[in-house]
Amino acid sequence: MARLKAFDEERAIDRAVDCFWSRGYEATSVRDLGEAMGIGGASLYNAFGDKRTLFVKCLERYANRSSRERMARIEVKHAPKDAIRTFLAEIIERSLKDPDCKGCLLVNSALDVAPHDAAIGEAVAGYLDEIRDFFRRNIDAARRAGTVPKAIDTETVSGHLLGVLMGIRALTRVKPDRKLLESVARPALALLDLPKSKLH
Amino acid sequence: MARLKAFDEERAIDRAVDCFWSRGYEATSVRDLGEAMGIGGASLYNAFGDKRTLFVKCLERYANRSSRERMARIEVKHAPKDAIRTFLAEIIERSLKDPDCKGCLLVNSALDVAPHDAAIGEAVAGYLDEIRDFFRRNIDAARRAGTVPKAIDTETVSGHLLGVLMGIRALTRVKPDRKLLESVARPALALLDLPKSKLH
DNA sequence: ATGATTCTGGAGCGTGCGCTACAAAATTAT
DNA sequence: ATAATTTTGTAGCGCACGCTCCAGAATCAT
Repeated sequence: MARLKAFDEERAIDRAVDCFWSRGYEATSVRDLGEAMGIGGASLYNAFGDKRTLFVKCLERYANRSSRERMARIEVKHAPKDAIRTFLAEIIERSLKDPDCKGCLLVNSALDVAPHDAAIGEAVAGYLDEIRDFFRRNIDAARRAGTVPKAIDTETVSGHLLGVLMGIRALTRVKPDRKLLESVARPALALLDLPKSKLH
Repeated sequence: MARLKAFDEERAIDRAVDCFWSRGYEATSVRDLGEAMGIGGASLYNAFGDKRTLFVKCLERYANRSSRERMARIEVKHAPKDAIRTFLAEIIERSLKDPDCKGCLLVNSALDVAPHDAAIGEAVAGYLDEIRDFFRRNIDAARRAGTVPKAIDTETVSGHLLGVLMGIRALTRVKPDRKLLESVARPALALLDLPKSKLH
């Protein structure tokens, strides 16, 4: 019927994710995107709509390939309590490994673009809720398994862990120091080991 | 000798702070700044240099008027341990009170501009270090006063508190919910109450 | 081969950007 | 008053932005 696309849409989106991830939404130009994706402006608009629409697709792609993938992969391999440990440990490793200190696209977007765009804000909030649900699930499962103190309050600790995660991701961008990032995470994880606590 | 300035430099800087705070560095135009500051472009460049230079001055102004002011004010009114509690509580109140959910200019800058500008990155890192030092000072003083467990490791807990603070500020921008923000802070503060801990 | 349809590169639209040039206005020393 | 100096508003520089138009290239059904 018609001419075929000369590029792989998924690969192109991945390149776009890299752009938005390292430069932020505003600072990334459509020309930057085209160059990184290896396509011209016309093809970009034809295939993905305008810049904002492409960004929304990039957020979803990032959530699938990075956030959800990590949670699913860890959740099948580790017992609940260990899943939480492993999750935070992996975040720290990835944060330190990245020479560009890009942090997390969702967290970056939460600060940059979400407050100025209601729809994107709700999308980002939704992705963060998924992460908190990951914490909730594993805390509850660990409680049932008896590997964390029964006294732990799932809502409080899952919220705390989400905040700690955001803090680690944020600090990574200005102070990518292992000791610092681990000191942020350690007390949060130790919370799961306390045999008795009066806190919750 | 010469004509006098027709505006108050400090007030003008405060308006510029508001601009960068609510819109971010990139999204704030020099024309936006001029309008908010009530001066023309020529006066702006004459008095404050270029946009980046003005931003650096805004960071310093914000640190003095917001971050350092808060720490000093709290530190003289509260005992060490209570100072930490009050600090986090005030951050949460201010975060929720702001209808624009601007969060903290330093944290916002840490994610937006710091990674792309080494000098600004170091400045922001320095301001964050001051906050961690506030935590350090008060933890140590509380330890000497015996109001927190001696077993507490100052480096670990001060880093944790800084991370929690950043997490609260970041979450504020997408999910300004009191229960959530308080759940982030509560376990961190409870850490100071544990009579005995095996964590540190 | 032809026609229908879609993709592609390049040129370029209008707009807003950071920043500057310049002359008029305002101030003080003389 | 005059001269010297600084601030101010305006106008506009060159440039990059997001986005669109369009002619031609590529593909498939017939």
